[in-house]
Amino acid sequence: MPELPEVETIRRDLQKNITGCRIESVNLHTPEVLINNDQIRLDGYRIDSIGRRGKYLLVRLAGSEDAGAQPVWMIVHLRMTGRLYLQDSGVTGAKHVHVSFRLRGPDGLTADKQLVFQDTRRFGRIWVLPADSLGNPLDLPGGLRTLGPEPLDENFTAEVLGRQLGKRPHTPIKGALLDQKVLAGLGNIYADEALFLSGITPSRMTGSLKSAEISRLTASIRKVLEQAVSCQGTTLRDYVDGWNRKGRFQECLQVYGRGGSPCLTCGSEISKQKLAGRTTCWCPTCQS
DNA sequence: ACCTACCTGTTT
DNA sequence: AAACAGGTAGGT
Repeated sequence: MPELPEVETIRRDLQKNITGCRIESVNLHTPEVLINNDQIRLDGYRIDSIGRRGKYLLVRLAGSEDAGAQPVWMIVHLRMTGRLYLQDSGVTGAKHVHVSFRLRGPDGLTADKQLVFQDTRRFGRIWVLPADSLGNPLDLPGGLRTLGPEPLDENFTAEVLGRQLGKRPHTPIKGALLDQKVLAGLGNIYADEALFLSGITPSRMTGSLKSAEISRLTASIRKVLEQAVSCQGTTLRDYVDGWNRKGRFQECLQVYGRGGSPCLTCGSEISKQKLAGRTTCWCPTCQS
């Protein structure tokens, strides 16, 4: 489900609304989704900040009043159908809720909100680890350790993308863009959309791209991700933001999910084919 | 650089 | 009944 724009939307909603809140209690319905090797108890921790790397949310928790409690990272990956949202603490009965956190406001008022982790397919995971582990690669979730550069970072340039793509010259560009070690945060939707914007056919071998094409691709990636963030992400079916609301970027998709329909630019029939193991859509006229 | 497994739900 | 879905880990 969520790719970079969806995770960033959730991050912003949560950062704004629960920074400074304390975790009053944790309700763990499905223990296997929560990887907590040190068995850290989260009750009493304060939510300090919420960051993001690629599709990972990084929630920093400050130690409770209890003497000796060290800061902790709670790292969330939503995979395909995961949701992380806030709602009134009285609400119950939703299916596939695996973890919920009752929160108490920073002013010490009554607990009235809960942070809910819901995931139909149960691929999503939450890792809990001591905060100093971010400097200790062995403790991190594997995918976070090897993550490529951030496409919305100001340091993300055509040179950076070119260097990263150079690691996978013998793969179709679609596959390279999906590889989180090459670039963090793109998934099937935004890889297809960025390739359309840049006029590059998804099956082009990465090593065959000219530097002008890599420059266009760099700009296209940034543009589509920024637009999608400004629309609060793409809701095809499951994705919701930090307040359980749908995004709007699905109304702006040019090629993803449009195989067999006319290109919105030139009218040609959008092609559809499996590439790098994923359904891929592109315009045979606008892209080469 | 591919393949399958992990899950549940929806569509064909 | 079978194919498919926004992702990734692990095996070959």
